[in-house]
Amino acid sequence: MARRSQRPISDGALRLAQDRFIAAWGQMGSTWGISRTMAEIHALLFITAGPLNTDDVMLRLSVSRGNASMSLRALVDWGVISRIHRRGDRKEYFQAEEDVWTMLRQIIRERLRREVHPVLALLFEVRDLTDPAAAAHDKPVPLDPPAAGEPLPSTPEPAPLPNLVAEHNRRLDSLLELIQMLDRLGERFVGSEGRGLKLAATLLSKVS
Amino acid sequence: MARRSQRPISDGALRLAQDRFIAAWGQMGSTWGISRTMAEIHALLFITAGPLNTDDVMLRLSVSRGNASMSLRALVDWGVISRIHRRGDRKEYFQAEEDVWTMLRQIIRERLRREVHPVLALLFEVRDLTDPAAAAHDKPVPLDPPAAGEPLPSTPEPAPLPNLVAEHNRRLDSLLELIQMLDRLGERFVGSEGRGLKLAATLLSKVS
DNA sequence: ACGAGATTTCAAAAACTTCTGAAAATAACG
DNA sequence: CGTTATTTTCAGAAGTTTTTGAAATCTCGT
Repeated sequence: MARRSQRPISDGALRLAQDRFIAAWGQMGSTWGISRTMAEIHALLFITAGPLNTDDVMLRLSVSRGNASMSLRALVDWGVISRIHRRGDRKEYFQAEEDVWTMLRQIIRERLRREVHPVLALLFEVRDLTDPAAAAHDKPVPLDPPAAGEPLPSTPEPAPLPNLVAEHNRRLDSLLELIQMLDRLGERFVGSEGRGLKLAATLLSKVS
Repeated sequence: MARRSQRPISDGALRLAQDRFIAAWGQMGSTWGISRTMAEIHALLFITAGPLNTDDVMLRLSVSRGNASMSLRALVDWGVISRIHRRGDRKEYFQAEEDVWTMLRQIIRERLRREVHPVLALLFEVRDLTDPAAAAHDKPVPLDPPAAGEPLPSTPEPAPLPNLVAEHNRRLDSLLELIQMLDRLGERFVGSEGRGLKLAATLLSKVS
């Protein structure tokens, strides 16, 4: 009846550790905008040594075939797991990238591509809407409006529009610059083959 | 009747630019795990010069009072906007942090605190479950378990489990180290008063 | 201490996301 | 080819998050 408590670290303990890890990773995933199941599958593949097939995943995590199939495909698209074919076996197997630096680089690469770049493009468009320089039609707007002593308004939009547009542009530009900076930083990290990231770590320790 | 097309960049254009900005920021927010409305309110406050009150926000973004109230409070909790009291006015006004570096620092600080640290704690717990050194109870486990010939199940685990636990620990440790590294990086960035981030930007340009 | 105005709370509704399961498509083998 | 194993797709179900609005609570000024 009783479980053998003799074995150093029992299979049960390993199983438990895996399950807890999977749960933790799944939770983290969901707070960062990734579906829980997808993160859990990734966790399972990462923490497990051998490659697993769709049925293994379904069984282990109790998810439907459809869900497993779509999540696995999405993970492949993100480049954090890969398909493996075994001869004499019609099933497909999956295996996680096991180098965590490569994994991180891949995640950053994809987030830049899918999320940051589109937003940057939008923000540039927005910038153009009020860009004085681009005001080819209408009339070119002087960057600096005349005298700058402003009577502080009462409620929200108080003054007779002293220079709302200039203020808008200033704020937008500062945000654009920040995001572009982060983008360049990311691209650099992502670009440099292999070493790139460890380099960042090194830098980190340097900046006392 | 017709709108004056003479003014350089019309109020309408400003309004449009604001709306587009708000939409873009709202979208970005939702892909990063922040509710759309919350991100939109932040965008509105950021892009608008003066402080706004709850009714301004409700009106401008067409959201309910309850939603506006909760989202504003959440933004205050995140430390990216602040409450403003005006004498002789019973309403509360809100204003966004306008320095984007400070804003970024604040966001990183909170994400570390709310999301990274809890996961790190969980991962450490998981690590302990299979830590040979920590096996005080039971029996100290030799890093390499004796002869471990186990009848292999059917599919996934092919080899005779030479050292599943050691492999598990290796993977878990590499992930833990990565996350801790990022955590330290974040803390450092967040900690250094003001300059911290620009410094990072400088570093960035240095790393050719 | 009252009352008017402002804010917060929270249960229920709406909107959105994820998951399922069976049917359709695909690929492998003989 | 036809048969069979496997994967993909997708409409609807289930689950989760977000939003609403009205009631409760709070805050001041008098």
